[in-house]
Amino acid sequence: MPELPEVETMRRGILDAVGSRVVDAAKIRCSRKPIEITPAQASFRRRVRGAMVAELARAGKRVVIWLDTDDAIVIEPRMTGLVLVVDPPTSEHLRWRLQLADGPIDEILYWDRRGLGNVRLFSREEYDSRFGLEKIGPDALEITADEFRERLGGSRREIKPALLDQRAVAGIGNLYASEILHVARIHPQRKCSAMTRQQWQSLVAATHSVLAEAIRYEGSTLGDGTYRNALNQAGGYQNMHRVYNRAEQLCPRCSAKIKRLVQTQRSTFFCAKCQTIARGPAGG
DNA sequence: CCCCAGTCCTGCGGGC
DNA sequence: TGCCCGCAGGACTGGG
Repeated sequence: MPELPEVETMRRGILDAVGSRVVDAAKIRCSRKPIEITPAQASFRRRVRGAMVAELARAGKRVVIWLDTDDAIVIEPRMTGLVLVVDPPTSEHLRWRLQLADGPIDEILYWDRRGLGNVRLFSREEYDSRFGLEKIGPDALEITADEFRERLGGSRREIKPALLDQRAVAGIGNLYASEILHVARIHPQRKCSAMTRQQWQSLVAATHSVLAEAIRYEGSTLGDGTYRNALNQAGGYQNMHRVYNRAEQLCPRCSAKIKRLVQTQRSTFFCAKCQTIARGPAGG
């Protein structure tokens, strides 16, 4: 479930600890079925050893460690991956570690219970071809209303599944899609092509405010407790959720009952009273 | 081209 | 009590 706010929290969590540091080694450490780590250990280690960490970035839901060799270590946590600078929740799901030569922390750890995530090393050229604007859309924190409309306005899809399309906009996942649409007062089944300019404006404003607020709270840690920040601490935004996982509870804005529906095999939560299909944003 | 169902994986909780 | 099944949803693949 790590989405933009959780991945951004991971990035910030290792930022101070890492700084400009020399990489000592990259090691696979896995007692279970190995996750995807490319290239293989020997080659990976040869390419990163002795390199300096130049920049810590984020590409949608991926943490990117740029080295001064122009290689990028890209960590993709998918469902249950964590980037840590302290002891992980369990030792058996520790998948990979990046050892650093000096400074306050020894290593950056990658832990992943389900093992759907991956750690890959790319040259700048490979990185650009995979994560350039052609492949993943503008970052959700930066996208404008015009960009939203240009990329999705011609689509016959419903807006909620469209928000999950990383080629249209990067960083939104299933949880924040429901939260964003509730704040924007847009029904999740509204067709993209039927959205008004005012609704694209509401959508971009809600996208920015929800994600920025979630980053301030260091992301959402759900009931399974899986998501943690780099210090293995829970986030706080789950206490601020308006609709996600709150079916049958009351809408915090209008007190109607929150509903759940399934779109493209994913749960969606919304308030049918203040998120309308046929009309523009209520009260707007 | 556009879009969706199926796939990977583990742990948890419901039903019997 | 134990087992089985469904569900959670990241990104990718195959195919209609």
